[in-house]
Amino acid sequence: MLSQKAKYALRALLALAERPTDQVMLIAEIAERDHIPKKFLEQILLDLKHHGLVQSRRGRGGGYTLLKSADEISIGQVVRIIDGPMAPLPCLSRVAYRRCSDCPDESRCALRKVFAESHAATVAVLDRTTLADALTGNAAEPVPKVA
Amino acid sequence: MLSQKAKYALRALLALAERPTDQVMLIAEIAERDHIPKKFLEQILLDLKHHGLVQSRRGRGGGYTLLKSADEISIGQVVRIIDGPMAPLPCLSRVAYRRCSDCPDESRCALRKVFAESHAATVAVLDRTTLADALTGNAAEPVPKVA
DNA sequence: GGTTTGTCTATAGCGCCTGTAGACTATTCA
DNA sequence: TGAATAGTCTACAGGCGCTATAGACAAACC
Repeated sequence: MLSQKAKYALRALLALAERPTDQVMLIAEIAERDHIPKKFLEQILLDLKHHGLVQSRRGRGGGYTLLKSADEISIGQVVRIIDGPMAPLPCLSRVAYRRCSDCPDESRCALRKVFAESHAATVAVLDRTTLADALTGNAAEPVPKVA
Repeated sequence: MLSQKAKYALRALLALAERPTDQVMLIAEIAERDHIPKKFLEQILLDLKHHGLVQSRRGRGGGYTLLKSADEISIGQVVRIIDGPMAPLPCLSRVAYRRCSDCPDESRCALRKVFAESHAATVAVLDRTTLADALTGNAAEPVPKVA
């Protein structure tokens, strides 16, 4: 299940993506528009900033804008930043790989094979769909089986 | 992320699926074989029994067996029993549908569309792959886009 | 009737998610 | 220069769910 935090992050980014790049949005403005607790949203945006997705300016006339364009930010990327790895099993994550403590032979693990398949299907969609796609309603199609 | 509990449940069911149907397995036996805390496994098997996937007998010579055959039990079914709905958003679950509290128009929600797509891809694999498939290493392929 | 084996309920420890608080810093403008 | 604006950063609290563990109980068998 997608966390509330990730949902907020995506909504906030979509809000920014709807604006011309040179036009800033206030935290308070996004919070009100999308019904997100303001202090919580602060943390989220800061996190997204630290990962290079948005930029900000302080003081009067300050606010947030996208740093990358809406078609360069994938949904999957955002989810991973906020919620961490999407893999259903730790042994299926590339960035946060961990062996399953009790799995004697990973290459023959029945569960691993099944979930690798389903995970690949999910990732195919989320990593190929961008904020821009989401706004126009064009979700990526699941990619056909690789091998 | 798949819960530890669901992992245990699947492993236990796979263990049972490897046995001839008339041959029972003790909780203790499964627990030891798959390194699952015994008391925890008791609860899990009981849960699976209440959902009609396994049956049990008490006393000497007792133990657990599958109630349905291994090709009639899908991975998705087990995950839902143990972990609840797999939908990434409450508004995408059929059995446990809930409106997103702050979503003004579900039919036009950009997030819903994207995650509906990815969720469909996941479900396609997990609901079509059975215990029997998992044992033989034949995971289902992601189903092509419906519409 | 004792042993084996599953059944059921309660509860504890712990970490994560969600959200709040408050002090601080940078920027602008008068 | 100083006040107002707006983001930055750290800490923490409440609550819930996950992962077990404990122990009393019930059924089946010998």
